[in-house]
Amino acid sequence: MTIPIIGIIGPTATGKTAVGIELAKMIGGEIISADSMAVYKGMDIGTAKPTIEEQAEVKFHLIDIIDPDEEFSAVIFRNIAYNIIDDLISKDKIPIVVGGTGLYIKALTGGYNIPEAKPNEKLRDKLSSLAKIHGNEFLLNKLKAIDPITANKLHCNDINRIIRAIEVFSVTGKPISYFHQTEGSSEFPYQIRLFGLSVSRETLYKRIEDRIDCQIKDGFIDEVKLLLENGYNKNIHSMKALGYKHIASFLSGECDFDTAIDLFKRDTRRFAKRQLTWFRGMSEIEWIDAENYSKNEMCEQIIKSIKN
RNA sequence: GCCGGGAUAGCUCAGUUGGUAGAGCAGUGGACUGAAAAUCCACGUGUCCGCAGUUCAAUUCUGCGUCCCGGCA
Repeated sequence: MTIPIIGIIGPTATGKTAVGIELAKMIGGEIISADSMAVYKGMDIGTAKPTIEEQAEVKFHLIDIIDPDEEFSAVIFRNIAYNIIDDLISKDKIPIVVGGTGLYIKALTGGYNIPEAKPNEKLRDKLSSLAKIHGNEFLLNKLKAIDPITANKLHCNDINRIIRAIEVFSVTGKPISYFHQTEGSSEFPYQIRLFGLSVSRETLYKRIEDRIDCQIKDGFIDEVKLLLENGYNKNIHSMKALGYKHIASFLSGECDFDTAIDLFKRDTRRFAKRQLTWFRGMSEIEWIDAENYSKNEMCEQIIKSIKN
């Protein structure tokens, strides 16, 4: 019997990493992190990365691969992940994808046909200043002229997507909707089974708050301080991550400590809610009760399920 | 104990010259195709403290009660 690739997903603070490690040890796997923030070096406590000890137990891929000011994207993630999966399978190891970044999971498995149009900063700056001068509707109308299908789906304030759609057209000469329509042409070549860790909303929010309190105790503030000292200011994308931006505004005196922590917790709750929205739309996910079962029991459930 | 002020959404409060009510925050739902822990959209929630009176009609006016916050003792 061939064991499929396993995915462990779910909102933040549900224990995905712990289950992933346990499962990897039980079935002889290695972990591929699908987490847009764990890729950055030096961002450890705030991203709840596996500890050094945990990384010694099981091999983790796609964490600590770039500096906080380097470019990264869903496509880069997918390309690297593909290579690692191929490599693991050739070595008879089971790839276990663990992470909460819905777009990355979907980019990997969902047959997205993402256009090969690299970001063009100059064009982006030009378009966004155009929007500032003439208004967002102006930009949306510009898109309507070249790609009415996409323009009709987007709200005029959804400026990032409007700009991206115009960018794709200007680079490839084809509307972005053309690529969306041909979705599925790059089908994921392996079988993957996705397991979602599920916890009641109340418990989820409690766990988020507890985890943040622990992160502060574990020295998260010093971690942010060090990043700032190393020149990674809060304008770069990675520093807009949850916690990092909040602690950075506390350190710069923009708000007091309690406010920073309250906003950190609130924004993390909102993030977890958005993750839930994303995963609800993925009907292939098999949900596991992560509130009443131990990580061992969950692993047994996963193993039992993939054998059927 | 006395004198004021209050009691309205989960929280902070506004309001109704009497016709059962609305902001902010919290919360909820959705979107997402090379920034995604980012970004964008949409939406509620009510014994208006209790009881009685006046009135066609009381959350609104009157009386009593309860609780809270000031001040004086």
